[in-house]
Amino acid sequence: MQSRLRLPDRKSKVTVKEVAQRAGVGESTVSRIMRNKGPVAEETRKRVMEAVRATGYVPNRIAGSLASLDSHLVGVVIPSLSNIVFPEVLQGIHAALWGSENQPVISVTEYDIDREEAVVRGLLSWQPSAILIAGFEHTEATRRMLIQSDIRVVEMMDIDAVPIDIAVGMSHRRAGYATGRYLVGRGYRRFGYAGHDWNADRRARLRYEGLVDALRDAGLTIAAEAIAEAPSSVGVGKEMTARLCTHEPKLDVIVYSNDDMAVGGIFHCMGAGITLPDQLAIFGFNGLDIGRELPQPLSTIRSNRFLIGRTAVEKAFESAQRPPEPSVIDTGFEVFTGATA
Amino acid sequence: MQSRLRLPDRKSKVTVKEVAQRAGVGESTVSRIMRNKGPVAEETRKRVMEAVRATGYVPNRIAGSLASLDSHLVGVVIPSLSNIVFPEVLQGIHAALWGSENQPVISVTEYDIDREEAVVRGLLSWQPSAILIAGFEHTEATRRMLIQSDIRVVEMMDIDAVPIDIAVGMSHRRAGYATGRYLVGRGYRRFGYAGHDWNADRRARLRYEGLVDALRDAGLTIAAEAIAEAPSSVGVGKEMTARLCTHEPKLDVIVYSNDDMAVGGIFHCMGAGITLPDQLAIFGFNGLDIGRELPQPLSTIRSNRFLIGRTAVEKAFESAQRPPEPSVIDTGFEVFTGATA
DNA sequence: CTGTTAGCGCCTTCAA
DNA sequence: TTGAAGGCGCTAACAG
Repeated sequence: MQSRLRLPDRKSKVTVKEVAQRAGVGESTVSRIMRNKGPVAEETRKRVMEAVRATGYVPNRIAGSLASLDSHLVGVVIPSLSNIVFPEVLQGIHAALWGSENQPVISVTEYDIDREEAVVRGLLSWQPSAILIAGFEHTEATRRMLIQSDIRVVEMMDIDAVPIDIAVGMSHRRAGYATGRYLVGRGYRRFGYAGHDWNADRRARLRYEGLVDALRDAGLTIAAEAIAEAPSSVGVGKEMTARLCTHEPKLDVIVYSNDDMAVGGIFHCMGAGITLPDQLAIFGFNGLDIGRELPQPLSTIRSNRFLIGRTAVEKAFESAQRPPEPSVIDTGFEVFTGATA
Repeated sequence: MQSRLRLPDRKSKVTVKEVAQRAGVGESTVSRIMRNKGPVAEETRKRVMEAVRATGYVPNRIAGSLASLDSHLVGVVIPSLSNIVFPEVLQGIHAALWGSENQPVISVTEYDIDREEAVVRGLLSWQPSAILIAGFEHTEATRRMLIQSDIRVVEMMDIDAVPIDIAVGMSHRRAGYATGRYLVGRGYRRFGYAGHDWNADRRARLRYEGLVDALRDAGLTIAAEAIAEAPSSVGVGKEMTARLCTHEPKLDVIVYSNDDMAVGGIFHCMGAGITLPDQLAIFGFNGLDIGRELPQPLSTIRSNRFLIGRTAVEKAFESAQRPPEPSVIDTGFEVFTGATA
């Protein structure tokens, strides 16, 4: 009776050894078969697969990853799951990863870069093959870890900065500028801006700056703004709109930090009997489904979240080695002319 | 020169051994310190932490998990990320897991039980401490794997069946029944139903059945129904509503398979100049934010997705051992009286 | 309080 | 086409 008492209370796990014995082959043969790798006689394969089924063997990937020094894991870091755009990015990631050996491991930061640091440290300890992370705003420690890890790192959503390794996204500054140009072109002159918490959302601020630039180039300014300290939501959009509607002289257009906010604006107008776009025009950002289905479709800018996720994966796996220079992929955007502006 | 060429192309990884040598201590001391476990002299800790910082050491959890036979991983299986209710469940899971040693690993099935089987197999190979999975509809193989795994398994969302181990959710059948009772009580008599693909969404069907029961108990039936083959969305809700609006005699209320669909119904009515709830009443399911912010708040049933996620985690970690009998936790629901029914 | 010693379950190498 | 052997990096047990 040796130190055999170390087994966990779990039902004694089935291991390769057991399968190998049952099938009367060596362990490495079982291993090869489970991974469809290396030459195996059809005869042997059958015998082994039978043993696998009989025992209910499930390979232990923890042991496998350790032995092969390859986890086939992809770390994904996003700020939130409640903002629908991030689940959409995840869908792109899932789609691109589906069928490959790799599996995403998702972590959420709640827009907190200290939390992000903890989360990245946690992910790196799983030895992922790549990290896909939203945005450019990280703590110094996070940046260091990411750089030192020497795995591929994709910073998603945004391309208005120099990435650690790869950036995949769109220029929010240019989107803001395009918004301004479009609206000026449509004849709007008295601009309002309804926004949400910028500290957490650098990209919203970039769009705002782009907008201001476009207006300046047209000899205009933003006449009134209402910026909430809360994260964006339909409710907050309603509130900010109500506030801006008291402004004199009356605004003729309000630009929103995103579609959720803009939908709130539309709901406010519906309730207050303000007709769109004659009495007031409304412009959002993102191109969410909900905006398209409104009685009057929301005018907005379409970003391509799914494509960002998919492209991030593709670029991350293009090569295991980081090139000497960082690269930037622009997934673009387009102005969508709805009925509200 | 031996077989030292086996190092991966990665920058030579820092391991415990290296840290231990630099700090002039044994490996297990470093290990203890990294895990804040066991007694350690403050003096030693400092010296080791310095070496950790100097080397940029990140412990390898793959190796750690293998050695300790504990992955601290929780597998989460959900059908989709585009339906906002699942991200909400995830938030509850994240919240409950935050601060614990455990980390969720999320997989998405796209409402496909064969895909679910593959996904569950993949998750189990990571030796998770528990599996949290949405719904009761699994392949036989999935059920077998889950049962044999001998870890805690929580089936979420639904409680209208006998779970493998634990169920956390609400009775969709009773919610459907409550909907019927409520609407009959409000005086509605000519019922329409607008639904989405049932094959993928068993819970929607349960609600429908509950509704039919309630109507039968009141001597009523559903006069007209429009059921799409597509997944639920605002757009599909609009379409189905348009279809039902041609029905003669006119319906006085439409029950929707969920809030997304119902919001589509509201948008249709807005566009068609149908006043709510006089000409037509509308009732949803879920209690999403968007419904509350509409000019006229949507009448609906509030389910508690966040609570489901949180409770699932709590129950899963109550004990590592499965009790002989499965257990069921009801997170409840409530009728929300908005302005549309 | 700390170091030594065996593995954890699998994969890779290498020889057969 | 197959098997044996030696780690992968860390932790648990135990002795000091």
